[in-house]
Parts: sequence; C-alpha cells; structure tokens
Amino acid sequence: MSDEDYNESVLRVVESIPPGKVLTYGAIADIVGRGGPRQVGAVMAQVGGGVPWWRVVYADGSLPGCHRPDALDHYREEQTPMRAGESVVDIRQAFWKDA
DNA sequence: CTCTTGACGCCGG
DNA sequence: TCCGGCGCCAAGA
Repeated sequence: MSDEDYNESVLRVVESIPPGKVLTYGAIADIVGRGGPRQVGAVMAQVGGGVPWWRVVYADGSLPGCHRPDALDHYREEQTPMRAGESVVDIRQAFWKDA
C-alpha cells in the first residue's frame, strides 16, 4: 500500500458519506484500517479539497477550526442534525452508522 | 537522530 | 456535562 493508495481510500470513504450524515476522523481511520485520526486529518488537509470535507467532524461532533462558517451553509442545506443554537453537529443523530 | 507540530481521541477531575 | 491534560502517528525542521 503506497501513500497515494491510502489517500485514495480515505477520500473514497468521505465521498461515500450521504448528505445529512457525518463521520469522525477516528471512524474513517478505522474503516480504512490504516493509520489513525491524525493521519486522516493530514490527508484531508492535503488532498481533501475535492470531497465533502464538511461531513468529517470530531468524535464529539464539534467542528475543526478549518471548516470555518462555510460548513454551516452545507449543514443547513443538507438538513444535518445540529445542536440548537450552536455550530456543533449532533453526532448522536448525524453519525453515519453504516460504512 | 531528536524535537516540534498538527483537519484527533480518550480518560480523569 | 464541561475542561484540561496525556497519548498517538507521521511529517518536517
């Protein structure tokens, strides 16, 4: 497995996330079966520009600072479950339990 | 080769 | 339930 294959695997998982749902860095790392949350984050930072990056959040549903207000627009558009009045995803409901 | 840094996560107070 | 701190893994200086 080369680095490129790893990147591709991560990107593929992110692309497979349906609208209104989200996955955590740790979950993605677990699905890919290689590296850890930090590595997934590293991949996203480098080549995550072409995928629905806003559907990837912290394990507690909070947003990485890099998502900026842009992600909020997508969430509103996709009807993503959010915590009332707070820019935080309701991980309990939004977590994509299949994969 | 060692130290720091970063799109993270879990444990304990 | 909220906060702070420690642990992890790889890349870069």
